[in-house]
Amino acid sequence: MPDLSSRQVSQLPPLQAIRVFDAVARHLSFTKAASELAMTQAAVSYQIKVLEERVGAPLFLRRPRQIVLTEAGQRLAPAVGEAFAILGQAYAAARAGADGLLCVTTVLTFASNWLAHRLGSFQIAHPALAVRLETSSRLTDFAREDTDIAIRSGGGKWPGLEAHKLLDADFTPMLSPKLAASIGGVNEPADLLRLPILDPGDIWWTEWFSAAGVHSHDLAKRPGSSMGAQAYEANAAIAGHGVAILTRALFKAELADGRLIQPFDLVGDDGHAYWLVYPQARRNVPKIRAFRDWLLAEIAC
Amino acid sequence: MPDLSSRQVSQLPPLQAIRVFDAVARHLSFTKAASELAMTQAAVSYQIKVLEERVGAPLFLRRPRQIVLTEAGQRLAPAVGEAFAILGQAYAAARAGADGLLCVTTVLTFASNWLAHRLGSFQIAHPALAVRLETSSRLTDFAREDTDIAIRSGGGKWPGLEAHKLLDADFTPMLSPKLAASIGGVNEPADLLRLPILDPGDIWWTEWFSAAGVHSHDLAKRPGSSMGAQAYEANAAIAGHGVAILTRALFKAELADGRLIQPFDLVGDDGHAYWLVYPQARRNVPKIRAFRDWLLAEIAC
DNA sequence: GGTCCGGCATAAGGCCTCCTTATGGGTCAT
DNA sequence: ATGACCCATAAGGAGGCCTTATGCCGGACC
Repeated sequence: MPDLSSRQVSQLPPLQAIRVFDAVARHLSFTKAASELAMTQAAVSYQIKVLEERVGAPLFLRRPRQIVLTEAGQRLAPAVGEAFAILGQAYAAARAGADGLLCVTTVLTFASNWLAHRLGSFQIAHPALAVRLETSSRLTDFAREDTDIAIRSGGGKWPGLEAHKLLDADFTPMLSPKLAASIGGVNEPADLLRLPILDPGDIWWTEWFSAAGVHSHDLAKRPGSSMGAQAYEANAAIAGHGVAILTRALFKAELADGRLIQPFDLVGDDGHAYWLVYPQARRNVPKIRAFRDWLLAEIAC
Repeated sequence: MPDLSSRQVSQLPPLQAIRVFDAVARHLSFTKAASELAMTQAAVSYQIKVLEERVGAPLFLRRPRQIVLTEAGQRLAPAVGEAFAILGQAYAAARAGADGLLCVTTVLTFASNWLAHRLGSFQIAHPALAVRLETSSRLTDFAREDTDIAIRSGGGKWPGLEAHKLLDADFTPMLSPKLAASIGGVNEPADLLRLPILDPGDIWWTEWFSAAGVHSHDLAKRPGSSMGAQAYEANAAIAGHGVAILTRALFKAELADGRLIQPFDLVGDDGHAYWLVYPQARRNVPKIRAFRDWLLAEIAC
């Protein structure tokens, strides 16, 4: 078993010299190698000299019309060629592979209520790109997780990250028509308090009731569970289990087909929004660019 | 069939960065890799950053206690490891191979009359060194021929070459005792002219006869062939075909056992000698050093 | 046989890569 | 809560490496 922990790398000669040697060995010409490597013949001559000194033996015989490999050169050339072939292939594969898989980490609600429906059109537009969608409630740290793009809610300012606003995280109560009918319709904000409030501890409720001019001191005392994601609360609301406070943009479909109703025009907005974010340094990576452009265009529709 | 004449080498990232990546991937630690590569942790960090920018994707995830490879890194690491393994092996082999084979080009006479007898003791002293002995009458050009060391005769001054004098190329007539007896013994230089002269055109004859005070104008007119090497002429002389003018040091054995006799003490010397030569730049190459030291020691005996 | 041409070697000089030192931030363990 | 470990970053400097310019050598072509 080879000792992987301490390869004798330090004994390798300058790698640039080896790269030059590879080109010269293939062309059997300093001048042609120089042109392939886009440098001068003098530089090639210099590098070969350096390598020959490190190897301790001439690698080429300088004949009038052309050069030929010495025995030492013949031993070295094939292996060097193979090593560079592997290297080039691996590098290309790494680039291509990195280009071919896009990892998106997103908050659950956005994924299920917005992205899921539309992702198909992105796949069609970019058939070479595979998308791995991951949901996480934590703020993704690009230095610690293998993620290209994240969608998160917040204020839009994160150091080192580029952020594009997708939609405002406004909020307004929603419920099923059936539940509303059960108390003869919801006509004014205070009516809501007669119904079960889903996640009553949510700060959004406090803000909305306060904006509506309704006292809601007792909200905090109510039993209830924070499900931590609008998607869950929305499902509960659709099932008629209570009133949820939700972002309109994410439930357009449910509002349109009547599974949910929005009883009041009053909409709260604490300045938060959903953002598309990625490391500033990677703003020009093709796959990131492609996803960003597509998503912003879709949002604009 | 791959296009060997123009590999896309230019697209490879800086090779130094790849070498660093290899070390980091094996250790999964910037600090440990730095210590293996004998550089600072900051330098490793820098090189990885460079490589990540070139690949277009992070290669490592920076976790609190350790780092781990990203998907892109996992794709790249094994191939890079393999490439460096090949490279290191080939380089070592080239060095070892170059160290293990010593190519000596020598004038024929020295090889057959001096070196051949003694080479065995060199092999015994250096069992790891294979010797390839080549004979050539031309002056070997180290830039054009795959030769480590040459033995040649001359004045001892060649630009760029280190030269050690082995023995003086003196010259004196020699012949078989039988041939001498055939004319009743060779008592004075002029007696030689009554015998066939091997290679009468040789300048050495002219010089020796002139030093001996004997006219030899007719020598040039004599038929005879220049065999071009003392070894051949010596064989002819031993066979009794004529008188040869030879270098004493090369025929000690023949003189000792009576196959040849040296009728006169008079020895010519035109300042030429046999020299051991090799490129100055390679004077410290182990195998060259070994051969030089051995040969000079043998000569001194 | 003289001159041109192709190809490699060498010298001098400058840029730019890459490494070092120094410092900071973040996490885990004591 | 503090120390230890590890990686990131900034600033600065040395040297590797490339370029331009020139020389040398051998072959080819009149």
